Amino acid sequence: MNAVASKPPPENNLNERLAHSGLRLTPQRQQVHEVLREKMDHPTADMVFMRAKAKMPEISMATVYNCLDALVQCGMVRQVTLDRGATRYCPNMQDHSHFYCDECGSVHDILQTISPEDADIKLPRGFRLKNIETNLHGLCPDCAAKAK
Amino acid sequence: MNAVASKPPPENNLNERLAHSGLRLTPQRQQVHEVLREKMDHPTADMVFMRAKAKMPEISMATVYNCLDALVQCGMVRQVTLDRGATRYCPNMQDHSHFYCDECGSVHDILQTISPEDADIKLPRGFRLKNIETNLHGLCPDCAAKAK
DNA sequence: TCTCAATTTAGAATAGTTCTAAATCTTGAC
DNA sequence: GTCAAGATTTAGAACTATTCTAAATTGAGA
Repeated sequence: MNAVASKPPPENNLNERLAHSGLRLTPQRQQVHEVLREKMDHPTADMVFMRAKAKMPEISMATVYNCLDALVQCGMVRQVTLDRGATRYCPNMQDHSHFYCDECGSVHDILQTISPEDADIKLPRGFRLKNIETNLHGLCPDCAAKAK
Repeated sequence: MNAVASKPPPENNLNERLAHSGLRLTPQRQQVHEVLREKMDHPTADMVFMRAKAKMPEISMATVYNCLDALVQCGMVRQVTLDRGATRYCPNMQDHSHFYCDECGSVHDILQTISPEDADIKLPRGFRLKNIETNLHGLCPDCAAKAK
């Protein structure tokens, strides 16, 4: 487990990714990751807990938070924050943005982003930009249809 | 107070805006709005409460939330959500984006946005886009300097 | 096998927000 | 001006989301 710092391209499998961040692969982390990939509906920690519990009854809420944090830390999962509500989790690490339905609160992946170049963002002196998060707000197809 | 619905361009002063949404101008709402404009550092509800309390000692937390909601509802204030923490409030209604410092958590207004046209976002069928929120992540000047 | 550090666990604690019911204020009708 | 109806404020309780704590468990390396 040396030469870790010298491995520039992070791997795409869970084990490698965790190791790369100095974290271990545990059954719980695996389970949480699976839950996220199984139904990519941007669940809250609570929803992840319930789904994981169905398969692994002894898992605890604290562990779910730990696991989610570990997955976020090692770059396998993204955190998604909507107004005032609980944080949601997204295992899609492709560059994409999120569409929030103002009506029903559902979240949808939109496979299109605005790159820093496209955006032509000119920051004041001193700021160091790492990434751009784009959130789209409006009505999802269902709610748009209902709204006449 | 009729003909309200027939007034298409919303006014820019607090009273008009509130009225336009069927809300009243109260001393508390005025105070909360002032607090926000006085120091535009994207305070949390709690910070707003403390600052408002300094000038208006009888004001309660519930009222601060009510007022913030009213101000958001009538379009005088924007809600800003950062990862997992408390919601922040921004009285700058100019089109702008927010820069979050990953290090110190500070929030900065960046007077540049990506319009739906510029972005050239193509949504799947049925979605109705209302607005785009752009959040920039990275290091603020202070933290960038410290980070060598 | 032993030791040490990482991880998990249950439950307590905290933070952020919303709810409730009573009191107060405002507005429009008379 | 007076009154009723509805909006708003208030304190505090309740609730939800998240973090902390301390003990138990696990796993890796010596």
